[in-house]
Amino acid sequence: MPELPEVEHVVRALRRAVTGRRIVAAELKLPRLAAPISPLAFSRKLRGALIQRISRRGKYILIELDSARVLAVHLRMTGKFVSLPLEATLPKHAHIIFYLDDDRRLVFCDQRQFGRLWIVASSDLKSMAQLNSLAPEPLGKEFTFEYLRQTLSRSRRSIKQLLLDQTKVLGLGNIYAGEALFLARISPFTPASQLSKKRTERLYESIRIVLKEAIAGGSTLRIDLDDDGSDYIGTSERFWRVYDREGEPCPRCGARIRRVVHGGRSTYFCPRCQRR
DNA sequence: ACCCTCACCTGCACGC
DNA sequence: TGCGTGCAGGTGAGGG
Repeated sequence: MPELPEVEHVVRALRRAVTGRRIVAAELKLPRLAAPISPLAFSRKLRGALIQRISRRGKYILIELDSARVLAVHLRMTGKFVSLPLEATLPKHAHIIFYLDDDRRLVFCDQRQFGRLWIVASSDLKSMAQLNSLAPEPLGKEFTFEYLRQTLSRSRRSIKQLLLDQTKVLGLGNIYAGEALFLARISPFTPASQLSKKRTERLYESIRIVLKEAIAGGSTLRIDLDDDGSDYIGTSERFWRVYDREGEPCPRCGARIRRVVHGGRSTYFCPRCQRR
């Protein structure tokens, strides 16, 4: 599921679902997800805490508690939050359960078990290794054209691989990296340092457009309410221009979209529009 | 400092 | 039906 726009949707939905709630108890059923902290310490640190504020840094979700702690969550590939009434049966792959003071449970589900959680003292959040190495927020003031130009000029990797590096450009994953390159009419295989100023400008705009579009577009289908009152938080479907469209006509020129494996990931592109 | 490969997991779609 | 293969929107450890 999650690249930056999806994480943003999860954050907004979580805010509405659990801000102001108190965690009555927390149960870590799959210890690996919060390692090295033990299930006992996990529940001890969270029990009684009030959820004050929910934000995001890149693809990390930050749940600020009144206990001067932050619960940081990365969904990785398949992590999901579900909010459900006490009596509802747990969904599949329910690995962490937060019992809230409104008689609901917030459940962290994760089919592939790649998701990770950390409990950090608020004062240590900035020094948390995973967070402090991240590039600037792509929709924030610090992510300037000059920043992108400088960053690209220093890399010998392909532009596609660079876009996936969260310490260089933040928020894109395999889908949006491909979509941004399509929009900018840049071949994914171009060495980052060889992009012209003009192409870098197009890429800069495309990154922001693709992310903004996805954040705006998904917002209407954000929550699926199940019969039993379960909220699948942040779920949405979206339209891709090239992703998962191998063999289909390019929306711009009609040529067949191609798929190749590059850097170990599927890479979709239009061989006519996206030439080197 | 950089960049590559692999490992971490389950489940699904596909071909035989 | 079953089995083997490849693939899935992400990262991080370990090595060159």
